[in-house]
Amino acid sequence: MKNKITISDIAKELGIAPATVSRALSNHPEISASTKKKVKAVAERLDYMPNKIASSLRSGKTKVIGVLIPTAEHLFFGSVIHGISNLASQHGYDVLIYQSNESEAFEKKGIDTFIGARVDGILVSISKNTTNFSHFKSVKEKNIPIAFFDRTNDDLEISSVCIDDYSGAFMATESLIKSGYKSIAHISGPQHIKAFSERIRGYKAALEQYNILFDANLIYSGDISIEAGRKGATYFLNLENKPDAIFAVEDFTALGVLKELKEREIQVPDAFGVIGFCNDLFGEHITPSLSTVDQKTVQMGEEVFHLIYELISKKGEKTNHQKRILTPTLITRESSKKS
Amino acid sequence: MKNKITISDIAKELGIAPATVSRALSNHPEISASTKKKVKAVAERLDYMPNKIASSLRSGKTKVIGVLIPTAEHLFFGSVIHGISNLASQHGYDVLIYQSNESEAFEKKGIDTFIGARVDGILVSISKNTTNFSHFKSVKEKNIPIAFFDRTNDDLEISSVCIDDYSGAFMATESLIKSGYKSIAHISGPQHIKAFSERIRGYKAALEQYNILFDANLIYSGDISIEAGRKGATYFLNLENKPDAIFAVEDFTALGVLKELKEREIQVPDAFGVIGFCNDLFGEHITPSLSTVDQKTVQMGEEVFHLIYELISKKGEKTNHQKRILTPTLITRESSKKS
DNA sequence: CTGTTAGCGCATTCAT
DNA sequence: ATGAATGCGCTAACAG
Repeated sequence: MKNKITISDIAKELGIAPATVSRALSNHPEISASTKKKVKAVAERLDYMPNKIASSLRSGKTKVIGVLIPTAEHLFFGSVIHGISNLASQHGYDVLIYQSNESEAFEKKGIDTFIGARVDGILVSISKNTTNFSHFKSVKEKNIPIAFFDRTNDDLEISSVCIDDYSGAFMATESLIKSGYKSIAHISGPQHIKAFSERIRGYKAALEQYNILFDANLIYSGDISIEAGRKGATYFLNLENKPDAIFAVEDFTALGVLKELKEREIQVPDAFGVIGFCNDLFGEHITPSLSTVDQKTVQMGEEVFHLIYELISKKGEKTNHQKRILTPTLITRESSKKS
Repeated sequence: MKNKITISDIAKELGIAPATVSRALSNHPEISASTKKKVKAVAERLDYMPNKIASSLRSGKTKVIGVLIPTAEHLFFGSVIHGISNLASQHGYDVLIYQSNESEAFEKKGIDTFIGARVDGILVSISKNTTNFSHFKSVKEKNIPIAFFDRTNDDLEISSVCIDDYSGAFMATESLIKSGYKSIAHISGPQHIKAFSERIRGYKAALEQYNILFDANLIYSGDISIEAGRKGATYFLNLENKPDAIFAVEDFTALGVLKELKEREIQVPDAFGVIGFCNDLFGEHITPSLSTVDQKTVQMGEEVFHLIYELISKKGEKTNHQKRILTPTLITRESSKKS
């Protein structure tokens, strides 16, 4: 049978007012220790479960944050949610999940769901295919706290957490240079995604810092797929001036590179260096193991929860949006260790 | 500014009763088409967003299901959630996520959170360390629909979806036999987890079916870690009667086996066969690629949503609990393909 | 320190 | 076909 014990049941049982029970339960300072004790005892005995719905309706706060992700089927987002969710629990917040499946229409639906559920705050990693951002603007206009993580948009003036792709790419490229590779190529991703254009920037900056002339032939435009890696590697190896190392925009791309090199019996890392980006799980276990750049997923989740938590607390006050940028970590494994 | 439009705002605007607006909005059959049209037009114009909290409080239904997982930081659970969440959206349900982090105490907290939130149903994958199951019993007693997935418990008489570990293990072992390996060993996981004991059962059954004598020396008790795989392999290779193939309880265990074999320069698959269980992402990309058994994660999520959906619909009626068992799929890759 | 009163926004009886 | 009244369970303002 469903638990139907309410605050007034407890009140009747003790011959006091429901309001007193409410206050006792929430440790209101003006309630005597003795009544608190009595109330809590009865609550315990009757197995009272506070009705959060009623409380939310009355107080206007749900203690729920909505998290909108492209898909739960990527470990990346799972890790971020791990970070968000653990911190949320600690602070008494529940986490509502919605997947956009990379569709703008579903993304809008997700936002509507969150608004309908009257969540206290919204966390979003923008869908790849979103081109119209009005749904985010309207969240902002409704004065609902919102923050982006990983997939952000600078035009909207919404707070965000992401990693420093520029410096990650810089580190990756630099590590290749320092390992002794002489000519470093880059397989890039779709440039309308900021993370990827930043990685090209970082790549170029590292070359410049070490006085290596940038060569446009050493950039191959691909995407984050194994196939792009294979094609990129093939392209570079047919060049007159072949590079001897590749910084790939993403681990799967790097994986494609490794596969292609293996088929051509080019020795990694001695004859050719490879580094990826993402620190996907498999990189540690392939042969040769893949050097890469770690994206601090769990920390990103924690950071973005802190952000929304602040936004919720300071609601009403005018605050400028802020960008938090996490510094990625270089992970050097076999694929870039020239002996 | 926050959206404060309510049904009475719409009612005033049109000079009708709030109740009529409520009915019009929910397409009540006794409302004239013309009023419905007018009401919806005004709702649209004012950007009315129904308050789900108020609706829930009134109706006693939240259209939320709580999903309790050990951790979001494993792709396995992410995939299941993917399946659950997509179907939930389709059916108008929201998904609340809680992580137990494999702790019984957090698991209890999660259940309390869900009860407090008055979710319409609860989906759980039990924590590894849970030994006392009273919190699940009390959910059942409160008549809140609940179902387990993957990590289930048969004693509680709660509906569940999991895969057929027995037949998965059978298939894995059988494929090794059919590939021509003569002596097949098994690295097992903690036996108090049913999935793992079932896998031993499937292993033994396959041996029996092919008239291979079971040898207790060919079972190594480990866990699902790379280290267990290495230790298991080491143990087997020191045996007088060495096996020539290993069925590992999990992909990471199998990975450990592969690493150990590689160090000892034992050729896989020609001199030694290996198969895992789980179909983790990395298996496809290591060398040699890992044969394994796929667990149908997304389908599991969909299936368990269907289960809870039924349970919610038939609430009140007495129904027996049911177990749905998904058939896993054998994935044959290089590590078990003897030429 | 505690009780009284009121109402959050909606859905549902019972009228008409 | 629509309106009026009621209350889901809780919290907050105001009394006292």
